[in-house]
Amino acid sequence: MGQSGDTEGKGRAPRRAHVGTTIADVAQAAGLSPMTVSRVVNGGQGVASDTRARVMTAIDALGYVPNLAARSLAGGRQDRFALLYDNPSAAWLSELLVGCLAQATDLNALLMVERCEAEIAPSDIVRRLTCHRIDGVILPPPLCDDPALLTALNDASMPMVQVATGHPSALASSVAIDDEAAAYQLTGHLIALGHRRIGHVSGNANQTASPLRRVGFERALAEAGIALDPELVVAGDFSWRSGFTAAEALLSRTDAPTAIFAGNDDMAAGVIAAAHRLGRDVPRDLSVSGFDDSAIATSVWPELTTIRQPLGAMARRAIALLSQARTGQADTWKRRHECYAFELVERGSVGPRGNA
Amino acid sequence: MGQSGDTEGKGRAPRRAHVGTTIADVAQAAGLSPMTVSRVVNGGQGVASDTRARVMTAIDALGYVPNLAARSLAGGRQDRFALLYDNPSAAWLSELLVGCLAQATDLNALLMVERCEAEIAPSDIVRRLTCHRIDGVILPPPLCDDPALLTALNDASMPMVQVATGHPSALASSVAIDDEAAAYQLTGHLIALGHRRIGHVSGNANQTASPLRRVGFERALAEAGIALDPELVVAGDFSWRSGFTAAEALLSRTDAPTAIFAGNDDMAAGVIAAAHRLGRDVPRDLSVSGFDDSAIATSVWPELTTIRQPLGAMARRAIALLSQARTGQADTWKRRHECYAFELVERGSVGPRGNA
DNA sequence: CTGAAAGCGCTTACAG
DNA sequence: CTGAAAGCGCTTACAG
Repeated sequence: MGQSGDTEGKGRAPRRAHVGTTIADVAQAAGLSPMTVSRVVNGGQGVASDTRARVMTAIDALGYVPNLAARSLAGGRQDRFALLYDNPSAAWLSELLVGCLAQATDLNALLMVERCEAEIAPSDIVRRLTCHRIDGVILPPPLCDDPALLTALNDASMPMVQVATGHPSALASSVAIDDEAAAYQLTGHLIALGHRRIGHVSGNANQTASPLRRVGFERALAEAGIALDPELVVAGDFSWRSGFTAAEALLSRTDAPTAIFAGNDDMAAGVIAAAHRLGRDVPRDLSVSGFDDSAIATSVWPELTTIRQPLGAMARRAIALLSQARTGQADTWKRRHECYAFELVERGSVGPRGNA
Repeated sequence: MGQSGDTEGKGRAPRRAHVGTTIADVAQAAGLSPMTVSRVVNGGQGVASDTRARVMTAIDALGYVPNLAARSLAGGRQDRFALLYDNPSAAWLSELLVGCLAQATDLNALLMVERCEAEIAPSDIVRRLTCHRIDGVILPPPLCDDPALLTALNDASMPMVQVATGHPSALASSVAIDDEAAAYQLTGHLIALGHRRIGHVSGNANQTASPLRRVGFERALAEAGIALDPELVVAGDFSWRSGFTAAEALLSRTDAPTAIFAGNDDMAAGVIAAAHRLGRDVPRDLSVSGFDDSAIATSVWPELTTIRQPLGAMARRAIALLSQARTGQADTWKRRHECYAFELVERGSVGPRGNA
């Protein structure tokens, strides 16, 4: 054997052509060890500032970007989260999706999105998640309000975050707004504009936010000394159609309401459509308010006065909470329940009561 | 040094507790090498059938699931794709997103979703993608129809797939339907129902599908011997509002159309809303058709007669094409242009012409 | 504050 | 048809 390592023995082809800059390249360029580069890249605690500067210069010069697969493998973790959904409003879902995806990308986590119809047994859902090695689950309505599902998931030690639930569970973390307070404020707004006969189209009973919004509505009425007419509260299911149907019934009454608070924007759009069909002007003859500030709120005419909830931020936070849960002990992850600020957004669909 | 390897020298703590079953566990359980297990897991070509069976048994018994990070690292690739979007209909976007995400998950690829407003310079977009080591891009309208963006991306050797474009580019692959033919068939359907004065609300001019749909509309008219009244063609922009406004104008004419073909479902919903507001019954006084069969088509009342395009399948295919592009040589990936079948979906918004 | 060594769990490139 | 070896690009657990 000579001294030259290049020619020693029966060499085999190198694994593959080198593509992309690695941490070793940066280390060499900076005259440091890969370990030090790794430290700088991962926060840089306990690194001399001039060392850090040298590393940063090399990173910029070489255009280094860490290989996430290697990082996951070496770090011993790659989170895989699942977003389960069942037939929410498309606009609502896309906002949720984009937010979750953005955070998942930042955290180098995989996000799997699965439709979960109500007919599927919780045990089957758990099985599927386990199969895919899912480390945590995002649960939007109505799934977040399904006790059987929550229990099954908890029994499988699956961290979960309820998004926009009206009833935070002890088994999960949650991000939500105060639906009751928001509905209260919105209804108060209608009352302040002179409305006394106010209708409400409630949401689907399978979501806990629905009764909360109705309760906020009723509390505002009660505090203003307005007797609740139960005939003016109609059960909807969050669909455009149910808002349309409910409004047709409400507006056909001799003592029709001068304002209608719909439990979400889709139903509010349906209410406006029904009003127009019956020849009523919005907001002159009828004020209509929605809830959520989803895309449809600014699509229809007149645009909807509604409650804005920061869904994108809530979605990002939900993924972050899941990631934190993974960091702690299984079985003992810390549940957190976070409440976000909502905002009353005034647009054209609500106006002062006419002289009736 | 004794024979027992367990006690030799100054041991250091094992890297970390072993979590999850690895390929080595399966190999041991099956009495085979990891290599063989790997072969079975990855398609199983050239493995004796009883060997394969032994491996499968061990996999099932142990509940083995491959570590994707390790696979990516060893395999030398982890694809990172980006879905760029700019303000499409929320329903349309969520269907696209779910499809892309499902395929990305199956392929162990990362999907990054980024909003790209029209004001952003193509060079900045390219820079951002490069920064994130993106290997391919999904381009829905209107981005897929922006020549400057396509050129900039191509100059950066970025594989791209246009989704639902009306003008497949030589620089990209594409998945689409034949918009002209679909519009032609839809218009023919209206004509067959007795309509002669048919209006059209065209889509945003920044999307190539818009003029194609109008051309299909015009061809159907011409072939039926109906003279085109240019006054009956109004420019919209795919928004609900533009459909609403256009229909208000169209229906206020003394020679108002008996049917309106809107360039997408959002605009069709706006057209129906305007019709109702003006006291017209749909479809008795006015037939309305949409295009896309997005969620809004079955939300509004009456439900929309429209053209269904298989967006979920197209989205999955788009990701698959990107993945294939990565397999080939950079700079020479094979562009493919695939056309999907559409379907005319008949619902309640279209009916025979009344006796006018 | 910095670094040499081991190892994460897989696949590629061989050899037999 | 099957397997031993090397290596993917990082991070952890140490040592100094």
